[in-house]
Amino acid sequence: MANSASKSPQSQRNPEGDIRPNERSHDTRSRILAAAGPVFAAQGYAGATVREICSAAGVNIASVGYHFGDKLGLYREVIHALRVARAKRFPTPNTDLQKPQETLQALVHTLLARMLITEEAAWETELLMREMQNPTPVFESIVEEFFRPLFNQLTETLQLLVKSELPTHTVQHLAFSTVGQCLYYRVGAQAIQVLIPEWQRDAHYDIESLAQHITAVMLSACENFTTPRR
Amino acid sequence: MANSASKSPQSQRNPEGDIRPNERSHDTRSRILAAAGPVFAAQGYAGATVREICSAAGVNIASVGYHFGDKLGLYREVIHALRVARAKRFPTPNTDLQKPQETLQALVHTLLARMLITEEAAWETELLMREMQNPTPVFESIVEEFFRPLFNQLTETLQLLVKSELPTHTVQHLAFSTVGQCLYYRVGAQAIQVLIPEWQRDAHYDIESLAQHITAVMLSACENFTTPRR
DNA sequence: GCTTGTTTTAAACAATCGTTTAAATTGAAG
DNA sequence: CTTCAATTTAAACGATTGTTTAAAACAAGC
Repeated sequence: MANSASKSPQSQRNPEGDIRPNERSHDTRSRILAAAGPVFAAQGYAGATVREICSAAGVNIASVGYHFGDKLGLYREVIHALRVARAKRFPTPNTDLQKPQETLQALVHTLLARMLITEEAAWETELLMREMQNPTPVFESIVEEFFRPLFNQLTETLQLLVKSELPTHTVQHLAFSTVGQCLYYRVGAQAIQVLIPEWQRDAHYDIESLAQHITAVMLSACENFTTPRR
Repeated sequence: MANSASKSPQSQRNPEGDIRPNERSHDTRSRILAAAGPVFAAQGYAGATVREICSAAGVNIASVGYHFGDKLGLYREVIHALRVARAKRFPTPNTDLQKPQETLQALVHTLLARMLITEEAAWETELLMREMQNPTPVFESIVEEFFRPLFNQLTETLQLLVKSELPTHTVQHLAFSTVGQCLYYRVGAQAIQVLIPEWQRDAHYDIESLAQHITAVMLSACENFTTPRR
């Protein structure tokens, strides 16, 4: 990977950080940005080619070098744009006023919704999953921005549910149990497709049913974890 | 991808399926096979290069074409060898005589051991994880051979634990809850590494502790699932 | 030692990759 | 219109990919 910090076009952002209406440049630049996301998600960073991206965007191959320095620079901007869009679409729900049981249910539902999204933005989740298995230099910031807040909300909620004082690591394990169950319905989707016949998946593998199930599992665990076992 | 069914060396296997002691050929062939696994696991199928594989094996670059037809042919043989070795190392444990609680604990322990293995065979798990996200044509047979037996054992064990008659899909969801929790400690390992400080991981993230925790979660869930909720 | 068939080797092949270059195009200012 | 900087373009670059080729090395039978 090269430096990705080479020369950029002269009028890219104004001091306020906003995009200048430099129409011609802005157009091809945003077209590349829009086309790159799905390609990176489908092929992975290494597998995606700038030719395919530029072809999908309908721009010249050299444009990515001119506007983003190099391939890695483009990838960074894609991740940046993804974070902005994602923060807008999935706002961290304010759950301080609810009962912890309802908060847990809401968090599980949000997690599953992010995992099983099939809309036009499915490539975002796909890209995040690829980052988990093949981390690029941007992975750590992704964890801090996306995973840490939800993880903290989860641990705080679970802390309320187990009533008694449990060691920190036990509550964290409970949080990972919750996340793991949600994540599996995407990570293991290909396996589930083989293991479970289609008519059964159609009936019982929607977000609502899965959220109900996972929440029930974790609430049961929290009740029993109030008195330290063994 | 090419045909991968081109001409092979003349004396590869005898009718019994065993390897003929054609020493020279057998040596370079098996050396390639041994070197290819870790490389495919580390770089992925597309990312791995035959030059790196042959370099690690200490053989000529053309050998892979001579012995396996092409890169895909080599990959198929790697998966085949993996399945044989894996079936030998992790025999499906006979658990009919134990109490279901102990069976569940054993299954969770086996799952975690397969996930968190750090020995010389860690590349096998890595390769299977890659197949889950980027399935190649061999994926379905992998599910049938590796996942289905364990999944069946899990559902049967959980069926005994929930005592009352629950619909099939509920027991299957419980099985996926179990698998998901185990799987997360590998899929999310990179995220956990960022979220949890090292000294805490060293103390509480060993196989034994995690197996204990996940088993406790699932046993709690099974107890509460005996009486249909709501 | 010669022959024959198998295996290994060095070298080259065509294709594709990310990136660069230098010229052409554009749009606004003087 | 001319000037000039910003942007786009076609073409090429060097590097790396999987695969092929033709000759060399090898082992066994006679």
